[in-house]
Amino acid sequence: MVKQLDYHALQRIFSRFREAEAEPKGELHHSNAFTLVVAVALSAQSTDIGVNKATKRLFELADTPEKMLALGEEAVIEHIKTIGLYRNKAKNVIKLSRILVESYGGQVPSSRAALQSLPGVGRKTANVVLNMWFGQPSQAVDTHILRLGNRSGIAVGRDETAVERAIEDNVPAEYQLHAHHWLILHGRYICTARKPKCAICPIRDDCLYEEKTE
DNA sequence: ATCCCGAGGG
DNA sequence: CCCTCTGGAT
Repeated sequence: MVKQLDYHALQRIFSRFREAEAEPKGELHHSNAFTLVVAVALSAQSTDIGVNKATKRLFELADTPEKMLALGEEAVIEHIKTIGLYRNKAKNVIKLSRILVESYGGQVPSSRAALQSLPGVGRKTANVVLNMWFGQPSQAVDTHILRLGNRSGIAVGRDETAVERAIEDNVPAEYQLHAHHWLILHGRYICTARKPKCAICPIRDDCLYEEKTE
């Protein structure tokens, strides 16, 4: 089990992230709060590239909850059939759209509780929306961040919630807002699940991961 | 703990 | 072939 890195190490790591990319963005295509919620919900256990491919036409036809309802579940299924878990996701997109229309005036709510009450929206998705759309320094922990956090010592914890706390407790305040995207992009492209690219890793000096142990 | 579940990479 | 991908609901 890797130890949690201290404040000074995290200061060095995040200053390098910021140096390379001052305003890191997510890679899920969306045009408004509604399409962001749907895109993030669809991204569960799927790649951004695959989600973007599927939502391109879907969002041309329906970029509001009203239009999504009019489109209907069967049509949604046809558009997202190339994404894993598509049946559950299509059902959730329709149910979620209905709730937004009936209870929120067609708007996406800004509170965590309201977001998480939507079908298919759990803690991680709510955190992404709070961060990306409402500008809150919330930490959405996905598969990449869970892996990167525990390998490197940036944020150590047994599950997503523990890693989320570790980020909040240990990452310097000035980096909290963008931490999610810096971490996920680093996990996606450098600290990959299988053969992590340690040779070109910009934070190698502070990382606790030993390539030999995997 | 288990189910959902296709595409892409190695 | 097996593993992984911005998880959530039961």
